[in-house]
Amino acid sequence: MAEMNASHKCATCPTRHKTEWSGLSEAELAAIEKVKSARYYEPGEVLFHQGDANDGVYCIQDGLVGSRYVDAEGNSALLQLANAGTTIGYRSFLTKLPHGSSAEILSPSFVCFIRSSALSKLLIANPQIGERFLQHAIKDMEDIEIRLARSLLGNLRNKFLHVIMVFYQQNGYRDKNNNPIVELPIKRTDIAEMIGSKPESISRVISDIEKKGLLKFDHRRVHITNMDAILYEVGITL
Amino acid sequence: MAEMNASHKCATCPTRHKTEWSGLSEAELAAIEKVKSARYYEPGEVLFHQGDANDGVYCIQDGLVGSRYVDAEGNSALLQLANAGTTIGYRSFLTKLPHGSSAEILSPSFVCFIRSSALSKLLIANPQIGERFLQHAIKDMEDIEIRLARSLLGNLRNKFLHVIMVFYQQNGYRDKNNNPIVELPIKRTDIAEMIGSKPESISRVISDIEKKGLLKFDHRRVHITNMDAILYEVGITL
DNA sequence: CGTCTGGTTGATCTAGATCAACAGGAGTGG
DNA sequence: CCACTCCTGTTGATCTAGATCAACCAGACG
Repeated sequence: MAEMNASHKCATCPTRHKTEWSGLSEAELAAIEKVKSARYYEPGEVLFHQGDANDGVYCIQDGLVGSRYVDAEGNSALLQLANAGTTIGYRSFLTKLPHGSSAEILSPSFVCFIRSSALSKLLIANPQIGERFLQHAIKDMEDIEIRLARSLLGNLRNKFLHVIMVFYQQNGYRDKNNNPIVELPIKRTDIAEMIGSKPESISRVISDIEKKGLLKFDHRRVHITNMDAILYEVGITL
Repeated sequence: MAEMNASHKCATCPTRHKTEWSGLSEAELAAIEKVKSARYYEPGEVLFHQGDANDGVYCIQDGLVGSRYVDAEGNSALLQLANAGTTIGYRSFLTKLPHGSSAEILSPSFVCFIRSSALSKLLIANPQIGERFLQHAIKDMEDIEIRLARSLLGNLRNKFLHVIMVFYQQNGYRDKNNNPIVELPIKRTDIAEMIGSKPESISRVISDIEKKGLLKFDHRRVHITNMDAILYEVGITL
């Protein structure tokens, strides 16, 4: 999908309304347009590395980017996923500290980049952009707090089901018979890394869940066969 | 300590410089003074409950407050600790959503309260308060992201050592012989809840760590006997 | 075709949970 | 002052979810 997108002007960006840059004037957009660069990325490419100094923020027009943290022993975890309309790297832009995790392209993506120096000027001229960042930060935090709570309390199965449901909320749809379906945007290994587990364990949990009739897996396509049971198990709170 | 503090005016608040309210003018402080209320709390008291609507923000002048999340099965986790100078409850103030976790007093605390309606007015009049909240949110997020990464990757021992070191950074001191010491501000059960574990396991990990000569425990007083080994094990990254 | 990457399955091992008993204070009340 | 209870923490015995190691399989792709 990313590669077929012809226009990459902010003014016509299909996902701009979801970004921090929504609601800016024509002139302001033009200003951003002038300082931004943009290009297409392949899966596996890296926008910035853990420990790098911040050089600006990246706005994902289309695709999927994960922030990956690697510890001293080389174990890695996927801390966050960012999809179309999301700006990443704003955290270390604001703190002036090095990136705490790297940003890695997970599916083919088209990403715009705004250099720090330019962004600083924009922020001074447009205080409401700062407010957008605050809203964004709060949303991210909510997100990550849920993940923390679940990772502290839940078992593998529960955490896995939660991830599936999050994907369903974002990308889910219904087939002709009105049955709910999700296409998983990432491979199992990466799902494992989102919940602190290993691919083998994911496999086992999947076959268990299929046996219980909650989900039906066809490669990356997941049929949700017992929504109620899943929602009950995942819990509605937080 | 909390109970001996005589003055509870913002203007003379000993921890104001650490709060979002630092750098306000005399007049602005006076405005806050007029709308705030404040009182002393005993451990176990609750500032707000998970699921409650937001009614304002709480600024901790002295003491320790934990945000506790309880899931459907009744398992609880301590997601965050907030000490003197920290304002809590700002998240759901900004989102207008119910509190995602409850705020529970962990040590005797003196806490000020600013009602939402009043705070909204303050925010409009003083945009820089919003900016403080952004800074605060970013810091909180950094914090919670580290916890998430560790909870996804680390073993119990590593996570435990990490919380000890965090406490040391906040409250640690040196005795007459220049040996580093921390007083743990919370009981073991609560430490367990911070890292998704159980008190028994904490006990075992403690005796193991003592055996290895890294730390020496005397009730809540912890002597750090091998700082280098601990720092190495905890890792410096992120 | 081989080779690679992603995924599954089986056998085994282990960190940490669970269950249960007990120990040391700190209050409280006689 | 002792007896009692409550609360926090420790220790021991056992159990289990999930990690680890290893083999294998199916597509994709040059």
